[in-house]
Amino acid sequence: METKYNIVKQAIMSKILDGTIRPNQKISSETELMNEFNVSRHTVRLAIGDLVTRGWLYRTQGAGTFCADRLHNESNTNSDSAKTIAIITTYISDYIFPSIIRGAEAYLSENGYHVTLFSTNNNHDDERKFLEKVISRQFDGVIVEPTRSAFSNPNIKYYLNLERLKIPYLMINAYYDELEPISLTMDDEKGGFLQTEHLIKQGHRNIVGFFKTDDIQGTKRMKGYLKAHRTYEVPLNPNHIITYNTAEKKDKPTEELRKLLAKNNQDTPTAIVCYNDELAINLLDVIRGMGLKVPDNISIVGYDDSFLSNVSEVKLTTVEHPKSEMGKAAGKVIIDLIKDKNKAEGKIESIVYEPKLIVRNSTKELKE
Amino acid sequence: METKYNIVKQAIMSKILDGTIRPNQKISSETELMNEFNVSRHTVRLAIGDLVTRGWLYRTQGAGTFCADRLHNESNTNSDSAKTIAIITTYISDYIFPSIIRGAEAYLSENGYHVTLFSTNNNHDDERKFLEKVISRQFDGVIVEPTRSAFSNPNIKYYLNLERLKIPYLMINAYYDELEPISLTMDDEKGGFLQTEHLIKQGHRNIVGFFKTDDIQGTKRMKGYLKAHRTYEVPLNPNHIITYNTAEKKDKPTEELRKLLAKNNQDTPTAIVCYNDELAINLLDVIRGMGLKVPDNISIVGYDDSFLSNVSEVKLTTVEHPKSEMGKAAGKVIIDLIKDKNKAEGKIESIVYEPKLIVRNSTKELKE
DNA sequence: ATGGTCAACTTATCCGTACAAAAAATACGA
DNA sequence: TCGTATTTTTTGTACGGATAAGTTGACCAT
Repeated sequence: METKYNIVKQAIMSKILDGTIRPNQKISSETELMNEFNVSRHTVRLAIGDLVTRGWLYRTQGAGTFCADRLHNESNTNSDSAKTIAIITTYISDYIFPSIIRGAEAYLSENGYHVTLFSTNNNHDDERKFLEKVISRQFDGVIVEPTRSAFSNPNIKYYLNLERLKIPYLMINAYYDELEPISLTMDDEKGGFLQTEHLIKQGHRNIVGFFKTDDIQGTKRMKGYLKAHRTYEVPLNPNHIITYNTAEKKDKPTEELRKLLAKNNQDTPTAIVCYNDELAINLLDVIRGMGLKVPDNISIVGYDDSFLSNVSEVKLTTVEHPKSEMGKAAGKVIIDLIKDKNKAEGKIESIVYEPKLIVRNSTKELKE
Repeated sequence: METKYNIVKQAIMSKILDGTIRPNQKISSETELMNEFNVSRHTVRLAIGDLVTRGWLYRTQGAGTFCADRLHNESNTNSDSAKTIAIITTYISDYIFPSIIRGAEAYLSENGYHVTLFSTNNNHDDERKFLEKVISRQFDGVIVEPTRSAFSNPNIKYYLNLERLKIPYLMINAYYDELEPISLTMDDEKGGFLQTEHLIKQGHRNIVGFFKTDDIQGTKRMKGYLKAHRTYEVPLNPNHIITYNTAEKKDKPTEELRKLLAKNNQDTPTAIVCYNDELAINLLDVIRGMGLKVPDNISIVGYDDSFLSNVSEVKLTTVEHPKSEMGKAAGKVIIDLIKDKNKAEGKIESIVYEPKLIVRNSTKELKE
């Protein structure tokens, strides 16, 4: 329902929830809002009136309209209601996320917490929507898997407001650089390094790398890929770095690989470093379709050690990802943060998981 | 304060309080009130709007304004508090469940509901624990994927209690026979029939069936498998029905298949009907390991049309499962149930999805 | 009977205007 | 500098008009 008064209402709500308007601070006058949103005063009053009855604002004739202070006093002491943790993730159903969620759910459930799920579909607007819910519904803690972490995040204010309101949160898989939050991540750069190093040590010199670059993981893995080339003094062909984003992930990498394998010149790669197993499986299909064999004609390395790595006739060489252990750890850390909320904060620190290469049979020594 | 809208408000309140207007009875329309009190429509709406937010009246566009039934509803006045749906599932992370959850989460989220997840790990004790939480925490609705649905359920009482407390619930994928709840399921018997029929029509006569029999789906699919044999008058080898339960799923089916393929007598099957794609992929590995080819040496049919069916070099012939559409439908039905809670229950009925065979290249005409 | 169409009615949203009442900001005089 | 009066700003009440959108029931054709 995109009614005008709803737009105004949402805009005001956002400012309350992201902390732009603090409790007891005056909001814009009705006239100012009229001009700002180009609506009539009646519409502004509808919006404000609704927020007043819901308890977000209060009005004083002659003085103005003010932000209510519902976050501090009120009924926060409902010790009866279960503690609830929000998990905000990009894609609930995709790939390794279910495993991470499972690990977190299992641990939190055992410890008397509930888990409420939100899926952003890699969309900053949805992320904002959910952060607003988390703040206004008083969740006890939030586990966030960042949305498009390689880009600057328009919702930073909301995270800062979480801190102001002492709602603990942590990030998994990646984190927004501006925030330096408590986070559970892999050393993705080293992961990318291990993938590439393995191939170099097997004699490969033409290694194409595919990286999804709208999240931090992809850019770090790419960094590791570059570093491996430098370390072993393997010259790098600029055409052998393929980057793509989430929207392109279905078609671009497969098309690019088709081109690379088709042109059949010196550039033709003998090995592929993949952003993750999912991509590796997709590329595997392309390779099959062109009548080539893995690992005989070409080697391929995945990432994450997901179920996908064992599912095909070719068992993928890949990099281990903690998955459900990471979920479990996230549950543990968030509970620690909640318990320590009022006490001395300290000790609780980010965890960086060391990547480990798992060698299977999608890679093979290159014979001249 | 003798403002005009206050006069109108008081007049309406009086009628409510002295019983002139009974619950759910329509009050005068805005136009009538305008004339009656000689005020503008705006003033009438102010008065009514106030009474609506206080919970004395409710409005329905097109129909009119009605007296609320405060005695029955009560706590519902808290319009700001989030509605929350609990999803109780066996395994959050496994296989097609993430897709179902995703569909439900997306729909419910769009409609302003939260989704809280519980995973029973196919354990009745955990199911009970979560049902207790759901009842005591006053969730607004529950979506249940039954745990060990083929067996009698020790938690029936809890479900009956849900009904008594008017907490809507529905079941997906399967249901406990004793309850006859609203449910969203596939016609699994027909699904099993389609799998088997397809192979029979391709000339196969030695078809081994693998069925997980601790849930209803497995037993129904097996029923369909048997029915297909009877319908097409194909004699059935009793050794060609392999049943297993969740605990055995890792090892028993693969071992049994190894035995069947090893003994190399007349019994050797030429085709396999699988409980689901996950099993099919596991069996595929066994077949590969024994140096056989799919579909040249042996045909195999999966079930669910999951991502697994497209992931290997052999693209599985399988049976379509609605997955995320089922999740979405579950969200829709549970919301309908919540909204209809106080009104006339009817209309809302279980959905049975028709299975459809998807033919890929894991099955092949049998040549003599 | 059954189902579909349409008109009448009702609430929902939105605009404009005007004046009243309260508070805050400013001007002014002692 | 301080207290008071005045002006300005801001919310509160109230009127008018217009179009949109949902509900209902009567009517009509099948």
